[in-house]
Amino acid sequence: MADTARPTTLHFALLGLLSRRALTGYEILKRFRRSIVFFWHAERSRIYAELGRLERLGFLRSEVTAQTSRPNQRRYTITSSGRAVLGEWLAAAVPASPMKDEMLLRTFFADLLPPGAAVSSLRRHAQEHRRILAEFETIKAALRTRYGSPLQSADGALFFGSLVLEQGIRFERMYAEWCEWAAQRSELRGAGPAADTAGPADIDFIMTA
Amino acid sequence: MADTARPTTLHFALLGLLSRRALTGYEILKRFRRSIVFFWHAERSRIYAELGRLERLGFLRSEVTAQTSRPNQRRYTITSSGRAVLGEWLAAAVPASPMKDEMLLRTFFADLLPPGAAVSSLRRHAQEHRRILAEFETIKAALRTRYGSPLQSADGALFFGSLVLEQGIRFERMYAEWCEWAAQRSELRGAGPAADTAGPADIDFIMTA
DNA sequence: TAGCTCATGTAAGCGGTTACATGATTGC
DNA sequence: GCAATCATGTAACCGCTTACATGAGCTA
Repeated sequence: MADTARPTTLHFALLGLLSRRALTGYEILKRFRRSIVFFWHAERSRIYAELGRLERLGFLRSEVTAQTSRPNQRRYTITSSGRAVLGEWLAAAVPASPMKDEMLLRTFFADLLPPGAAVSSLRRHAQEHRRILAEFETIKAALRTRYGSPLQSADGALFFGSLVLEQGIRFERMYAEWCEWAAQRSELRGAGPAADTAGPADIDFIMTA
Repeated sequence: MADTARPTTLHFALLGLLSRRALTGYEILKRFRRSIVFFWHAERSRIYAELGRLERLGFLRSEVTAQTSRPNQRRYTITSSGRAVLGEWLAAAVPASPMKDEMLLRTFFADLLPPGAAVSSLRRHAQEHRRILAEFETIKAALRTRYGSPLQSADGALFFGSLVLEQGIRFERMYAEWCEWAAQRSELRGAGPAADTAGPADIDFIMTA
């Protein structure tokens, strides 16, 4: 029998949005893509599927509005047991999420590339992170214009949303700066005396104490 | 027919390790856990499974050494077509990896908790990131002691490994500082005039321009 | 006329986690 | 005696991506 399992993290993202107001799948999708997707990625098909599952689990109820010229609308409402599991999850301790960063993996093995290639790859990546950083800064400014100082706001969604946005800004800034720094170091290294062609020393690089 | 598919990112992690020297599954596992796992997480069972697949794809060869008191050892060697795909992957452009950070999701919905709970959750998390930061700093010091200044090293694995380690250090420092900052802000907010009990304003928080 | 918005779903296939399975040797 | 190390695999299940399926109304 499916749907007796514990809820997943995506479930809490959906329950969280629905704890603020009843929404259709499509509305959830739009809100998700404008905020949550930046720190918890999920695809459309998964969101629709999990909304269905949450209803079967009793954490959501839905009602359908018939429409003629487009598919019927299904609007979801959180149930009291939905609020309960959401509250439990929020109160629990979080372990740090496991990392998956392909750029770092490439950099780790960049010695297999010609020296210049690592430099330009790092510079390209720096630019991408500066682009995202600029986007986030624009949003921050827009929020300030629209709502005043978010950190003084009585609205919890605005306050905590701004905290998370600030993390995004710090992350992108850190990442872009690291890329630039790493590119410079790689450049200096390439420009130095011709690389020791003594072959790889096979140092077993470790990152644990 | 399986195993005609394009290689995955984990494949390149394994091919990368094997490009330096032939290794058994168990040796790969150990090296993986001491370095790569910090930026590309994978489980043991997956590593064994993908080694088998890489051999069926023709990117690895293996030979078995019979042993009596323990399971036979299988040692993998990278093939020339393995080196070829690894090189192609290294040279290609990387999109930024999609984010999955549960702590940020919780913080985003922290308005559903009593005010003090968000603060202590952020403080706990700050501590965990400071702990990891300290670990990384220890490794950095150990590498310096053992091999001298890694950024002047002729060994590519040591040089680029150190670049990646530095990213880890900057990431953990940034994260810990953000947690502290966010905790302080939340504390100040909680200590202010009694929260507006006007109910949620339902601001549709956005992070796109 | 081309593309965006509205609006929901399903299916196939693979990636990833967790648990099952086995068992001798070495060091505290 | 107990735990860690060595050493490999398999199986069940579920999450996640990608593609399939449909189609009207609006606006540049």
